[in-house]
Amino acid sequence: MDPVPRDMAVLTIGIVRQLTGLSLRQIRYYEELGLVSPLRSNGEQRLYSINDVARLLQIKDMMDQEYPVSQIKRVLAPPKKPVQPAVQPLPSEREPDDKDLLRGIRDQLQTRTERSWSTSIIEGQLAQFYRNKNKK
DNA sequence: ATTCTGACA
DNA sequence: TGTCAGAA
Repeated sequence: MDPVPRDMAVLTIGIVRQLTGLSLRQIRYYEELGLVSPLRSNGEQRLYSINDVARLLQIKDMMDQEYPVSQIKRVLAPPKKPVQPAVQPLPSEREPDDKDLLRGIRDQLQTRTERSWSTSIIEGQLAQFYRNKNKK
């Protein structure tokens, strides 16, 4: 299966929390600061893309180093809006395979971030995410 | 069960 | 920033 597009909003704040290690409070706060601009589903539910997660990880590093928000904004490219709602019936046949999705997102995040973090955590949480997503 | 906003013993 | 409330 093709990797999930980096700009496709498919992750809930809960998944992002576990992927980044940031608290829900921090993730929402950074949005208030204009550091990230997740898409909204149903008008209020935040949906993040892989790009957003990578961006959050960079913000996390800088925040931990007590960088002033003004400088973080200056360094990072202006927030890019995620695209396409999570639910999209692609023209073709099958349901994406969890293994592939996990591998794809993990790989994309790794190439996007130089920091070290356990991929096991990611796989576990993403597996949970897609399990509920495709749950019956 | 999850997420959202607003608020502060 | 954590955390709790009240609603969706």
